[in-house]
Amino acid sequence: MLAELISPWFRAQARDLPWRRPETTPWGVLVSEFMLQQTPVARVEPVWRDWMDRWPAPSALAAAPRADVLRAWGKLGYPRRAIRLHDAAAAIAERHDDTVPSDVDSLEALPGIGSYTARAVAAFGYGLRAPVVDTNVRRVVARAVHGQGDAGPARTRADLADVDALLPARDTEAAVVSAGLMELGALVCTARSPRCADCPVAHACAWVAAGRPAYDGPRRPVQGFAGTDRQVRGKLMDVLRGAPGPVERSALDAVWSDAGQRDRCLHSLLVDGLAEQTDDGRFALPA
DNA sequence: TACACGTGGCC
DNA sequence: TGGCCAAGTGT
Repeated sequence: MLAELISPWFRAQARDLPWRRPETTPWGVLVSEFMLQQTPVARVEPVWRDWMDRWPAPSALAAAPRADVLRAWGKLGYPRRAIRLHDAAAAIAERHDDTVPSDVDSLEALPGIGSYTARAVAAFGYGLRAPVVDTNVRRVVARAVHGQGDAGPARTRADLADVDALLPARDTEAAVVSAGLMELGALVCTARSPRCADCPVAHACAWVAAGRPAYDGPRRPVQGFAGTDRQVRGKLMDVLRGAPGPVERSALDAVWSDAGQRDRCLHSLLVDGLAEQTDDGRFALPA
């Protein structure tokens, strides 16, 4: 029922995103999915175009120095994703003959690829039937199917089963519905102000039928940022990215006054492979 | 399971 | 203004 409503809506209303173009390879889809993890479409678009120009195949990215990869990642955030994408590219080049795998199990075995990204690559990169569960899909299902105002905590197995039950049998059509569920959550069935008047599913929506009751379940704890290690790491990485080569310790000391926290964060960047200390004691992005 | 992990825009 | 939110993953 939902699928028959979402499919034509998506074909008519889908945004013309570059990674949805027919000429986009599965590799391009994979790169887009890495970048889109927790990051809005508008900020991903220019970076994705740059990456695809520079590194059109996994082997091309794998051959690039880490520092180049981290600089190209820029300010997308969560730079460990860039490391994992770099490592995934190397694994694909070496173990999969430079071809992105199409099966979910092989994809999930790659660094940085979990349940969502594996299925997104199978569905959007290869047109296969794979239940894709992200925050948008969880919200759409919570409302349309369960009549809840919001999704609440993840129920991984049940979420997968819910979406699987919505997908048509045929691969191509199922992939369109998967994309449509996400698009509906992104454009219409949004978190704060759902536009039910424009929703192709409204007349079949359990939440609308129930009078759009407010969500009463547990709220997701809000992630603080100011003053956290995350903020400090970000500032340190910004210095390393912006410098053409190694920087003195003093340049890093300048970004945060709390020396203990600063040192802890710098050390964690070294451990994560996001930074290196040179022989002369300075710091830089990894070679 | 809960928490760490960047960044910036929006209402 | 500032909390909330954005195509998650790894531990």
